[in-house]
Amino acid sequence: MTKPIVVWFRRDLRLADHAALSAAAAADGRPIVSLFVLDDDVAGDWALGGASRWWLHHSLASLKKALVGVGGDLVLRRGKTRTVIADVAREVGAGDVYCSRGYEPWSSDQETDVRDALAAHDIAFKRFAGVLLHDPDQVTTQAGQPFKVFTPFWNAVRRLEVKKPLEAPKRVTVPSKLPKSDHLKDWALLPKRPDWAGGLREMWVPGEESARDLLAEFIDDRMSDYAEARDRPDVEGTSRLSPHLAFGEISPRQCWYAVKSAAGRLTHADKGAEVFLKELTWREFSAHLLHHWPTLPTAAFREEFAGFRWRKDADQLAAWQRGLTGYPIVDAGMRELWTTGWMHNRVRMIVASFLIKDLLLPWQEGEAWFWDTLVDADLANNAANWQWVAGSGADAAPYFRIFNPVKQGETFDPEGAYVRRWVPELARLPDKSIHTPWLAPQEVLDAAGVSIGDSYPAPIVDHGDARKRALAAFDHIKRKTPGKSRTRA
DNA sequence: TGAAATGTTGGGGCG
DNA sequence: ACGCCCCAACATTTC
Repeated sequence: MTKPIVVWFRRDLRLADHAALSAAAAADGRPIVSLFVLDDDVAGDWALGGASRWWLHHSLASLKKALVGVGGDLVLRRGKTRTVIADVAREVGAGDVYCSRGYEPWSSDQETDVRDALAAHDIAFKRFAGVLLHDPDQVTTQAGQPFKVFTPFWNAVRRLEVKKPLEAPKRVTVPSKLPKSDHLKDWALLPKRPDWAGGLREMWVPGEESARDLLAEFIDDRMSDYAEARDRPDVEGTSRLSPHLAFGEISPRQCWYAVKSAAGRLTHADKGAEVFLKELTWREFSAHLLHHWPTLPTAAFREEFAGFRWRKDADQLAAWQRGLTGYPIVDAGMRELWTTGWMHNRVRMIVASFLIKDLLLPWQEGEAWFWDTLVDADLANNAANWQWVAGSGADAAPYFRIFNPVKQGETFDPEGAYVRRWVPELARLPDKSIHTPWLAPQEVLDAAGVSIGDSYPAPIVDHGDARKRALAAFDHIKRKTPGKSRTRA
């Protein structure tokens, strides 16, 4: 039994806590062929966005280096998944192909496809868990149905045992002759003219090692304040693990286990730890929803939203995308996103509310923009969270919950440090005017070098009017079960 | 994981 | 000293 095992890497670009890789490494003396397939067609409309392609490039480079470090290597191939995997497996005379199970709408078909292609050549195919904390088919309500409301889901998940993560294999062996690999740079995942990735390079170090460091740093330095600090875009209160989780450079199990263990050890860390685990469970909840409702990224979950007439306004959409809405907190967020491939979670809610409620533009437009620009773009999180803000989701904010961008700014960025960082043309305004430049007296504007409508736009809508318009537009959408609370916990 | 509108209360200024 | 009014602060309701 020395036939090689092919380990097909997907969104699990790590060595530690990788069940498929560990199983292959534990199979006595059998060489391992680690393979990543770039399949441009599999995801349809959800082909990798620009920021994700940048991240993938560096994550693959990092994975290759890590594999080489333990005696292995990484084979890169571009093409149709089933064909590439079958070709590589036959080429090396593999007996088995292992992978982590995926939960995207196309994953199941894709895996069946691969299984069939391999079965024709008597090669076994085995899937392992590793992308989520728990199998979406195993976590159900008393009635055996998937959860549609977060709080009961959280109450179920928080009690489930999370096993100790697996160590990375100390050593893997490769076949004497490895199949040929594409060159990573030939995949052209990185932007050329224009190279817009400068801000990404400055902000991020993709890869497993960096993910592990971030988690440790979070537990040591930020976890105890996380419950409050995570809501403040002007301080570094979040873990920033999201892109690492999205590409599987770290597993949710590793995060859960480390945070839970640390909470018992550190004093006063329990509240922060619990809130973090809850956030991790939101990720899990979104993935479970997508698994059970594969149309989540395109169609409103609540059918009463199906016929809703969203506005069409290319100019306002462009103003939102570019961070030129005239509302400083919104513009700061959109520019942070464009520059770094990431946006603070509180600000994501604010900009989403603005697009959906103030501009009445379809949430799918925001979803598509985030998909292209976020380094942590994740189909389930993106779809579930946009639908949450829209009010059309499974367990969504009520339609009448409309964020006031001024009040949100003043509450969560009280000195305007976040706005000043990302909207530098407003930097010299006093705190009092930083979230309402259009209301500032002329002499204040002059002193700060701000000219409304010139150096910085006037608000593209009046929030008070926009709020009334949204309430009127959503008026006919009523809850079917008004007695039951459907708000998030 | 909102915010505005509306209602209530209680302290203090003032005739 | 008393009653009246104003209004800030807080609570409740509504969207």
